[in-house]
Amino acid sequence: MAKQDKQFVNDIADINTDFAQWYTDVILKTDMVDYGPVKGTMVIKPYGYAIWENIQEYLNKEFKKVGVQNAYFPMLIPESFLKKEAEHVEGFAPEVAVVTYAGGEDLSEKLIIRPTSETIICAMYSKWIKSYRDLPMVMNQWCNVIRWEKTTRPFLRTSEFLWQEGHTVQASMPDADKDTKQMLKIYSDCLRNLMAIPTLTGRKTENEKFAGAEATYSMEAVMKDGKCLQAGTSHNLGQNFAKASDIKFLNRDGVLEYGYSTSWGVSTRLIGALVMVHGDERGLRLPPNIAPIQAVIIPIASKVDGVLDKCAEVKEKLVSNEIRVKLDDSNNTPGWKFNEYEMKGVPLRLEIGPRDIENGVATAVRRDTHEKLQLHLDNIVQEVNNLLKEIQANMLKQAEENLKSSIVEVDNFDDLVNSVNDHKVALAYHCGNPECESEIKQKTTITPRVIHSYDSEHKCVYCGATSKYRLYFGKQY
RNA sequence: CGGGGUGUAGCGCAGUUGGUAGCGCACGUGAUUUGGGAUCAUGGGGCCGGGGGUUCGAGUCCCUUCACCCCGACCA
Repeated sequence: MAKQDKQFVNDIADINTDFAQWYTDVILKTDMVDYGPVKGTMVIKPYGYAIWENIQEYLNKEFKKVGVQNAYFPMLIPESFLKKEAEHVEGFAPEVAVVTYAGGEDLSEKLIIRPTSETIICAMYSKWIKSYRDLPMVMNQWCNVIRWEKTTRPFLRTSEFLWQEGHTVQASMPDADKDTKQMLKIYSDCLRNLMAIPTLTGRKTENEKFAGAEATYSMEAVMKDGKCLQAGTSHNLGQNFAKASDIKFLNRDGVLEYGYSTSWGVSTRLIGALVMVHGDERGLRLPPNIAPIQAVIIPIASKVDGVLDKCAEVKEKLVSNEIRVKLDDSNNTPGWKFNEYEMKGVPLRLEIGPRDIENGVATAVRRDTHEKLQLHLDNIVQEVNNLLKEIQANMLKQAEENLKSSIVEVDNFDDLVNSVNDHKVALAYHCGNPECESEIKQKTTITPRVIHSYDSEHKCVYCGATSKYRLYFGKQY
């Protein structure tokens, strides 16, 4: 195809026919990420990292509102710590990386590189907690963890990833349960308000819960190809880890009691969700609240007197009003820039050329609707702000409609299989029997996502026994 | 870990019966351009993934190894 014929970017795969390749193309070509030299590792480049920073900023603010304090625990954990909680070891042993040699010598005790930090944090908590007055203990850390996954994809599943892990200890099970649910709510609000991603939230089944937890709650986001992504989890660990790590406190009655702990986390996987929930055939689409660049200014005929000055002036106005804006005064043609920033998902484009200046306007184009409109230069800050708000709201609305239309209620197994194979999420009754659940998974690769509601009035969609709950089923990332 | 695929310039690729490496894009410099991926001129860039073999000679043939991608089983 001759170059002139190319109206839009054509070097990313078609989103409808090859979603997986589309994802890889988009994240690489928008400069969010690159592959690291070690298997399964990624370099998060500035454009991707800025998204992570915006997530951190939002969550830190929300965490602090509910009394969460940030701290940092070591990356190396004595091997014996991991072994304290039986289910926990079993769950993580296959994927830990272990340091056996350091300082020129074999180590007397192997050190595992944290796949998660319950064991070391609980060990420290047990040292710090003596009395009910020390509770609740509420800390969070932003850190990296390593899990030696067999198949890796940037952001979605990497050997090393960034996350936050919060760990609390409470004096009672109800308080621990409250923590668990509160954090899940903060997460799902974060996705909704910041990232314009609606989620399905609820409890995980016994089979799917975290290794060593009493109960795991999850938020699931549904991607454009209909697959589900576990976007964040919150675990009620009960007294399991307290017993394993000897976290005991004297209660008001002077009786020694084990604490009740929780843990909760979201990771850089969220960036993958952002890409796969909002992206389209031209590349990324970023909701304004999380976009590293909210508006890009593109000068037209920049050599013409006054054009660049006007662009700089507009940029200055927007920047001083907390709008994240970039002025691209590079030598590339305007057409090249239009495509580039559409691919990068910048929500709003402002074109400023001699004609605009003459009319006292900037030509604006929305990334979400491709709608073209004129903004008055003398009121540019407010008009841009209004547009960004509209775009944010519209993208959430679109994502909600996608989610809604991807959920199908089914009452028999054939419909369950067919609808999930048709890229839907199926809502069905299930008996709650772990073996029944495993059988479904084995036969069909369909997995339970989260529990929608409890119900004993119906029959299990697979085995026909009395139902325990209503469950979302889907394909998972 | 099973099945499939790919490794040649930063990226995308070509490379004939085996004869000593090329194209496009990108990049540097200069100029003209600029409202949907500009044009001309000129320049730089290579351990042909690694190791071993066959051969006078290997990007090409053989063996081996590593990495990555896609599809499944395990996970944030």
